[in-house]
Amino acid sequence: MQKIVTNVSEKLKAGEYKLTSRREIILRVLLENGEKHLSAEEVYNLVKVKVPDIGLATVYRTLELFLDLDIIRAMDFGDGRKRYEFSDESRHGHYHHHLICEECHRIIEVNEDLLDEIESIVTYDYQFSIINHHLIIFGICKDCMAKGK
Amino acid sequence: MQKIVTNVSEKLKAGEYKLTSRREIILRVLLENGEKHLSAEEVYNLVKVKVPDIGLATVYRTLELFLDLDIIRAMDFGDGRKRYEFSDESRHGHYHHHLICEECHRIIEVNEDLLDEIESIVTYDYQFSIINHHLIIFGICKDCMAKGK
DNA sequence: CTATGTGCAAATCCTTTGCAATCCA
DNA sequence: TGGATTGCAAAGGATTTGCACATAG
Repeated sequence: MQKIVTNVSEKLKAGEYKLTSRREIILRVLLENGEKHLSAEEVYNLVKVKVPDIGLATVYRTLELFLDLDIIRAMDFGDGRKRYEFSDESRHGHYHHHLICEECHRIIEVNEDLLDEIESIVTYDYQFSIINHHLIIFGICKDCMAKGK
Repeated sequence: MQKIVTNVSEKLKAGEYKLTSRREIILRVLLENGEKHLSAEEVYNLVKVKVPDIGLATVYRTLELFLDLDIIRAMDFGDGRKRYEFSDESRHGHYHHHLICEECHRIIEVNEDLLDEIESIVTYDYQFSIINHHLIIFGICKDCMAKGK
């Protein structure tokens, strides 16, 4: 984890940004909550435990900054707010996908890519230069199925 | 198109809802703008041309109703608002995907599914019962590439 | 020391809701 | 007729912004 903090610190410096105490704590909270896909408000609440005088606006501004620097990725899983995750490609290979349980609202990560076929159609037939993609699969998870939902 | 209106009318009646003039006009606006992925406000502006005294709240309520009845689908393409499209499965087979050009913000539809491999992994390995999915691919479209973006 | 970052409150944007009037089955 | 639907305005929730003060490099 320290390695990631150092790495982010370098990305910030490269962009003429400062690594402030608030930014470092927000970063650590994101790291400590790896697969939780926190919303801005959830990040804020977690950070506030460590730094009670932080402002929500700082959290939004920092998340925006991290997005610009490709440190994190954001997406809307259908609940009307952005949720953030580390865009550490080394973690799972190039991409991973998300399953959303419509019963318990859990977000499950799928550590596979498997979009080669569609990507090559998009690239060659549509002449579209792919930067990124979001695949969200909605349904009912194993546990909720077991409960007969 | 008349056929679709009749079909929606039946879905409404089946749910004890009325086919009011406002609902019919909203439906027609959605149909006439098939692949445009209108936002609620865009629907509102188009409907207002035909029915100047319509309220924005009615548009939101009608879109919500159409969502419940699976007449339309909604998704956030990354611009912080919901955009709607017909969920007419007969139009393109089971599913289609969306390409978003980060330069001109155009939404291009891809009329292929091609997610069988990942769907079977999700279904069998993750024991997840799939209801729906959203695949959004971000990148630069053919035209913007040609302009050297 | 100086530009950048921050907290706070106000503002903004999208969406929802309460209520009285209106409309369709 | 009577419950569903609607317009309007106000409320709500998420996010952004203006500004004076604080802080990193």
